Amino acid sequence: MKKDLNYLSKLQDYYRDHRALPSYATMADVLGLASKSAVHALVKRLVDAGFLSITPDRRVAPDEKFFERAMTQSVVRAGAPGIADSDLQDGIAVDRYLINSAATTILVTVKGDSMVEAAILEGDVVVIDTALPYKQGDIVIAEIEGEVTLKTLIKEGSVWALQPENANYEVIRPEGEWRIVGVLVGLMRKYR
Amino acid sequence: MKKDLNYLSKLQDYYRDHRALPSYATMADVLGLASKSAVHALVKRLVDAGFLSITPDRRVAPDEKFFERAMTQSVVRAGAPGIADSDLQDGIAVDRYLINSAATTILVTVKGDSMVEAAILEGDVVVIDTALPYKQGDIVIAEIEGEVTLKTLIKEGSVWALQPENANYEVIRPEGEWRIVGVLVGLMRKYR
DNA sequence: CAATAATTAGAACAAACGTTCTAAAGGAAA
DNA sequence: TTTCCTTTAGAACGTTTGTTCTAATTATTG
Repeated sequence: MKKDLNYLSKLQDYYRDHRALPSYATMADVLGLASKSAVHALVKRLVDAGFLSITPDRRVAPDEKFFERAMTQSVVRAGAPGIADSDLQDGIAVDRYLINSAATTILVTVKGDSMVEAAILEGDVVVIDTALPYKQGDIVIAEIEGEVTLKTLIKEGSVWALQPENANYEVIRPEGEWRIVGVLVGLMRKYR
Repeated sequence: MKKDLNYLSKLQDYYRDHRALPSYATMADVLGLASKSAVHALVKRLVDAGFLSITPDRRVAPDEKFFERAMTQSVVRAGAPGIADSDLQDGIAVDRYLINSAATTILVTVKGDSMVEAAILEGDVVVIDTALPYKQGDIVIAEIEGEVTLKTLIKEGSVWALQPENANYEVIRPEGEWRIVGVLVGLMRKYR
């Protein structure tokens, strides 16, 4: 059963490469097993554990927990050879970590450096919830005369304004048509 | 060919429900076609168009354009009622965006503020690949005498050192046992 | 160590698979 | 309408599928 998680991650790699899970025969190949019956038993175990499911026409498909990743705590046992291995049971689904409601969530790529002091860089992908109520201090995506920007929402007296988090930029006080598209709820950045 | 996009969205619906694409026979069922040869031709068209692909063991899998709607670009049509609508029909796009190899990837929560100038904050979850070769300038997780830290890897002459990205901290020049756990490949942050 | 449980190997089988073919049906343009 | 081209139906095929069984192997436990 400890070995099953090893098999699982090979399946996850295959899935990452092909966006689909293979047949039992090529699973055996991929996993280094010599018989389909071993695969059959393994799949049953992984289905029971919630990692896989079977489609109506008996194909193997990923289930909820398939997309979870090991969330290692930043704590290590002294003298241990490696980072404390977490079980995958306590993993988190990356998708669910960042996204609450798929229907109202959009992803937007950040352009420019107007938010660097809030640790938001050019190229970052921000997760925006378009259905959440916003308040002073929230970072929001606003659409001003057809243009979209990411800024901190502030209130000057009784009027809303948009504040960049970069000393080189000025506060924006929209005069024409504008609206708030959504509120920043998450961020992701890729380094390679 | 206009009808093909109709078929495609039915396949997308099926995929959303089952996280896998069906066989030709049940595709015919789902799409309302009476013959597998019609499905065969359709799949070929969708493969040529970049929506689908075929796995090594001849299964139908989604290709790049299948998830096209998943990530919205930061472009808005002027006068449009909203940002180009995205379905985020499932989170796979997010997952794929950050993680290349499930087997060698771990997630670590950042503690402390030693990397703020690299736009990495306390509480951020960093995605670490433990199998990637590292080089000077990479941000890495290192384990020094049982403690784990995230720092930039630098070379002073011929010796490696670890540099915080915060002027208040000093460069770390490990003397005892230490090793590099993995290289930073991604980051995610949650605001709510 | 021995005893027990959990995995894996290997072979067999019917059902389902994807492919290919010819012919019919549908759509677009004149 | 007629012509041309694309899409679908239907049947046939060899191959591969997932399942099941028993026996061998490997882990686990006392």
